[in-house]
Amino acid sequence: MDRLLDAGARAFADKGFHATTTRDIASRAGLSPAGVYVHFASKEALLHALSLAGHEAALDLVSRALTEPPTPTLRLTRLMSDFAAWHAEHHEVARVVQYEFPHLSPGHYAEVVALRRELHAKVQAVVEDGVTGGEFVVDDVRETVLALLSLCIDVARWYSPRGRLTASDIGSRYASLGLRLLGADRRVPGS
Amino acid sequence: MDRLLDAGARAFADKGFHATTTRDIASRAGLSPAGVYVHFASKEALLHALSLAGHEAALDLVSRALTEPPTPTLRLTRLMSDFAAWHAEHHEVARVVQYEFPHLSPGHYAEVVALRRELHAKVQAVVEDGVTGGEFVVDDVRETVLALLSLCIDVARWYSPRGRLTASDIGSRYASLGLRLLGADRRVPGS
DNA sequence: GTCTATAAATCGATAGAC
DNA sequence: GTCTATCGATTTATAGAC
Repeated sequence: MDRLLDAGARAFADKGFHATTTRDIASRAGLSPAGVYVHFASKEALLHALSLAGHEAALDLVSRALTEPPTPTLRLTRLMSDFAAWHAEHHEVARVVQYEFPHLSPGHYAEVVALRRELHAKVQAVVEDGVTGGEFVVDDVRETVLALLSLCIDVARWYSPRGRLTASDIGSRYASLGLRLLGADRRVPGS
Repeated sequence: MDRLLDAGARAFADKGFHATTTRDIASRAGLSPAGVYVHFASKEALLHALSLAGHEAALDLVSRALTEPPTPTLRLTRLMSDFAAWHAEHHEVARVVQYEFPHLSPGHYAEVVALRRELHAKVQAVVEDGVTGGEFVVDDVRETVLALLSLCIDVARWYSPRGRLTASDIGSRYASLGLRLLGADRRVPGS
């Protein structure tokens, strides 16, 4: 079960949902071609289980980052750091979460889209807090939220474990970039 | 031929390379199921033609943006504006360029990766110019270049023609966000 | 629960008429 | 150059033994 989820994540991340055969997944999990259907009714059901678990993990991470630190600046710093690092550290699941979920069945797709909207809304609320309190200075809140999440999400596209940067490196870099997008670092002008 | 390229771009952008059938492409182009093979030897050959044309268009756009304006700040402003808007305006081709090219055959893949490296190098050179001349203040040039391009590329993922923003809106927003990432707007501190 | 074997459907690509 | 018809291979999923 866990073995199949892991095999599915690696296969889908590597080749995409439709290019992955059930034989490939079974093989990665050390099972026979029919082994997938013992635990999942279909290939789509496996994608659904992966997408749901991945989105819930991401939403948990984001919720904690946005509530535990005491100020909007510290909350967004933590968000960018943890969310960017998550896309690197769990880049297989992250790729499924960000790029394969459109291949879900219509019902499962709608379910996942609701989780994604929830995540956006949580981030937007904290950015609005920061703007209201004067910690952030932005042209447009929605565009800024989109850009912040865009940066983190795109990590799943370009990240390679054989690259120059660790997940933790990426986290601290992206926290700094996020503060720039938020206009939260104006107290330390460069040059 | 042009009809097939257009049909292929829309189909691949909509459902991905492997989920697209040659019958689907032919149907979108108004041809019979065998119609694809009159102009292309295989489905992969069509993806190759699309990827190549798309990457060359992107590289042209970027090259002009990075040479026509007179200063690094104006060059990067133009780059972010045009490149982000391109990913919205041509989001079908852009999706193929950014997300489907890994499904090319190894030889064609290598050809496209070379074009992508060329694009990165051009951007990095201008950012380095701006840092040397004192127009930009960044922690790390490579990370900043990656983030700038990340922002533009991710537009192809989330953009919808039925959305709130036009391609031109996105261009001007992203130009402003890019200057923040570059530390190029420190002369106008907020609050 | 895992296997082997295979059914049923679909897909990429080709043959050959016009 | 476009069509109809179809081949051959592959894929998802199931049947049934162990």
